[in-house]
Amino acid sequence: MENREISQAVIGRLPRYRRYLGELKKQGIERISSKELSRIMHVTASQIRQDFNNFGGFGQQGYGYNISYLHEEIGKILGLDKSHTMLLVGAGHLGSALINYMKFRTRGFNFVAAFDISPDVYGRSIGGIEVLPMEDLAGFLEKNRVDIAVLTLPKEAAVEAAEALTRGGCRAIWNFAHVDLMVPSSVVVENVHLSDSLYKLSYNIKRRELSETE
Amino acid sequence: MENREISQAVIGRLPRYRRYLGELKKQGIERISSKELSRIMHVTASQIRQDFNNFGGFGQQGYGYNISYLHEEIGKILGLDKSHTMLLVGAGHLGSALINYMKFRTRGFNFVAAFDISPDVYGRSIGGIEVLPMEDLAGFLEKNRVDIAVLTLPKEAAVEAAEALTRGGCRAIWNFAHVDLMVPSSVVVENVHLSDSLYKLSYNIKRRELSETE
DNA sequence: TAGATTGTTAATCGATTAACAATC
DNA sequence: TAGATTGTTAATCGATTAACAATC
Repeated sequence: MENREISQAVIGRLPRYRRYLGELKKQGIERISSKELSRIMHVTASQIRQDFNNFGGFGQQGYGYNISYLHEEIGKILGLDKSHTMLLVGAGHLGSALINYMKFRTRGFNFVAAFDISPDVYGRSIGGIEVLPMEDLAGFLEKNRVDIAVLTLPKEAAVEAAEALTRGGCRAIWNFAHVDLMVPSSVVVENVHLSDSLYKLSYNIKRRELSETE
Repeated sequence: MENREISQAVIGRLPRYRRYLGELKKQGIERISSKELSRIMHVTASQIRQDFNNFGGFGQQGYGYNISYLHEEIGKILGLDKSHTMLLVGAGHLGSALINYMKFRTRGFNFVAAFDISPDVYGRSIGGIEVLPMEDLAGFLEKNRVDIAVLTLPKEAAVEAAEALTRGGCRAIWNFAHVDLMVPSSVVVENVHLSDSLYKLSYNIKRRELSETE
C-alpha cells in the first residue's frame, strides 16, 4: 500500500505536533490553520503542510485542520493505537526509572518482564514487575512475543543482551547503552545516548559564552 | 576568533566520533585514516574529513589521524576539558537515576544540589546529595554559579522551574520534561523527550512490519 | 460569491558525497 | 621518489521554504 518512504526528519517531528495538538484539544479548541499552528510551534506553515501531506489530506481548504481528528491520525501513524509489550533488560537506576514511568503504561506500552545480570536484584519487584535472572531471557522469549526491549545495561552486557534479544525474535530495541548495536535490519533500534546529549549541551554552552564575549 | 557557525548536525556527530576514538585508543591503536574509520563507523570518509575540517586540520596527508590527539581535541571542542556544576531539579525516579549515573561525575559534571517540590523527599539524600525544597532554589542560585540544571519535573512544574532557573542566571537546562521551554536565548536548552523517542520507535516497528509483508 | 486556507509544484537552501590537487 | 591520505573545491542530493492554483 504505502510505498513512498517517509524521511526520519518528518517522523521525528510528528510527536511534537501531536503534543501541541493534544494541548489544544485539552483547551477545547476545535480547529487550527497551519498558519496559527506555525506561530505557536515556531516552525513554518509550509513545513507543517508538507509534513502532514506526506500522509494524505488531513485538512480542508478555507477551514484548516480539525484538531481532534489530526491528533488521532498522527497517533495512528505513530502506531499508538496498538499496544506494545515491553521488556526491561537491565534493572539498575535508569531501568527502574523507566519502568516506573507510569505514563507509558497508560498509553499502551506494557512491561511484561524485567531481567538483570546481578543476582542482588533477582526476585526484587520494580514497578510491580519481578526481576528475573538474565539466563532466563532466551527461554522467556521462546514463550512470549516481545515488541520492545528497553536496554539499560553497561555496554559490554548490552551487546550480548542485544544478540539474545535478536535471536529470540524481539522486534525492537530502545537502546540506552553507549554502544551502537549491530543487529539484523529486521530489528528496529532507537538510541538514547544520554551522554551524547549532555556533550552537545556542553558544546552549546561554550559556544554561547564565546559569542557573548565578542 | 571562531566566527563561522558550525551546524548542529556536525556537533551531533562529534560525541560518536569521540566514542569510537576512545575505543580505538583503549585498544592501543595509534593512528587511523578517514577511510578505515568510515568502514568501522558506517559513515562516508568524506563526511568524516569534512566534519573534522570544520575545526581545522587534525590530520596529516599520507598518514591519517592520530587517535589519541583527535580524541582529546574533540573533547576540547565539546567543552569536556572544563568541569561543570550541575543542579538536579526534580528528584523523582528519573532524576535519581541521572544523579546516580556515576560516569558523569568522573567526567567533570558535578552535581552540587538537588531540589524537589514534594515535602516527602526533603532532606533525603540521593547520590550523596541532600534534596532541598524548591522554595530554596532562587536563594541557592543567588549564592552559587550553576552551569547546567537537569530538569526532571512534570511539565507544569518544569515551566515554573525553568523561569526561576533563568532568573537565577543558570546557563543551561537539560530538559527531560515534555514541554518546550521558552527561555531567553542566552540560556541553552537541550531536550531529551523520552516519549518522542519511543513514539519514533513505535512508528519504525510498524513500518518495518509493513515492508516485510510486501 | 468572496475569503481563507489547503495541497502541491517550484525555488532555495543546506548538508552530504565525490573528486582531486596539495602534501606528508 | 612513489604511495597514501588529507584538506578543500565542486557536484549532487535532500530537505525546507516560497508561491500559487485548487477548492472548501
